[in-house]
Amino acid sequence: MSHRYLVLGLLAERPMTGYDIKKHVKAMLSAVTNASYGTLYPTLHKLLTEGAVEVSEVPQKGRPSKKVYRITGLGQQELEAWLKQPAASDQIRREFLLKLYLARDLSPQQLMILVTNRMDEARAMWRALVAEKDEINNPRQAWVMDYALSLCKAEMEWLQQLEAKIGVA
Amino acid sequence: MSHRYLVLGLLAERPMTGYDIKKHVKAMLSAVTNASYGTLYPTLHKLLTEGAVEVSEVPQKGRPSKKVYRITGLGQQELEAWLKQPAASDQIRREFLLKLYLARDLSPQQLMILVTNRMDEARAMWRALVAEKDEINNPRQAWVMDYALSLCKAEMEWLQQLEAKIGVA
DNA sequence: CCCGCCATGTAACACGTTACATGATTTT
DNA sequence: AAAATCATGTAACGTGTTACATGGCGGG
Repeated sequence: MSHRYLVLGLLAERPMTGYDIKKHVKAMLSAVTNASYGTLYPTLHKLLTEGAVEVSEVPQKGRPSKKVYRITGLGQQELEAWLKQPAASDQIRREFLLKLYLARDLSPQQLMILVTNRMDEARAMWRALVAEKDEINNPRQAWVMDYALSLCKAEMEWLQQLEAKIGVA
Repeated sequence: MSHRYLVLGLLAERPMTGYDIKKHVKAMLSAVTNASYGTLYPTLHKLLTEGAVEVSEVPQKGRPSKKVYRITGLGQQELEAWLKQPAASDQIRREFLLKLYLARDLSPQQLMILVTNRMDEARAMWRALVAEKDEINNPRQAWVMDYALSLCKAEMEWLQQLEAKIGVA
């Protein structure tokens, strides 16, 4: 239930609507999660019934009123408790890696295509991250960006070595 | 449905039982996936009804007979088609990153604890990977290991920089 | 005029984990 | 005697994605 804490954590910064949260996630945390409306809205409803957030309807001109959620004391407590706990370790769940491992019967040419594709993607990711990093104001966000950039760089170096090895083999 | 291809790909190497597959995954691909019996057996059943694998029961002394699965021509075709397709890009879905981003209200001391914990974990992972790498015979497995090691190293370097920044702040 | 943004929500489906159920054999 | 390994499977549960449903407003 990690989207629960995503929502709680973002609402701790400022009150938001479900729509706001979605936008925020896409803009700032696209490297970490993709949270869709199908998750976000039900999560907000659940947090509401549990008293971790509260809602106020804000009427709008010509539009149905929007629901602005804010975190409660209870929610803050829960968030803080979660933050202090060590994070669960997770895997490198990359489809590309699996393919590489299973690619026993692929020709070196085919393999090379895969690797090159991946390299292109990594480069694109790099550019996107660099662009995003220009628009950053808070330090924690910069940390996350740096993390993503580090991993991206490591992957590109590894891919380059792989290309050399496949070329030789 | 990426476990489908995991199973197909492993069976392309040699016929195996569900139990064998589980062991193999744990030994060789623990960095990439964790595939449990609850996924593996149903996946095998499904592949069987679809004709991508076939099964032969091997009687055993004192034990119920085991079911050895082997890939069919159809299964091989499907596997090859999948391998040739570019891999879907995936995210850095790390709980630790999320915590870091959301840790606005945590004291530097608390933050430091989190970072140190993570560093310990990364070091443990590094050691485990190095140990595993000694027992490797096939090159593709070595690639996967090198990938995991690269990422692990990048993460440790980033963590070290983070520690410095938190210390200063 | 059409497209994209604002804004909320639900339902069907897919996927995966955990725990349970069973039971003999080999190793410590 | 206890624990781990071999070996198969199912059911409940949790979580998440995709697609659908709805509709006004603003800019090109």
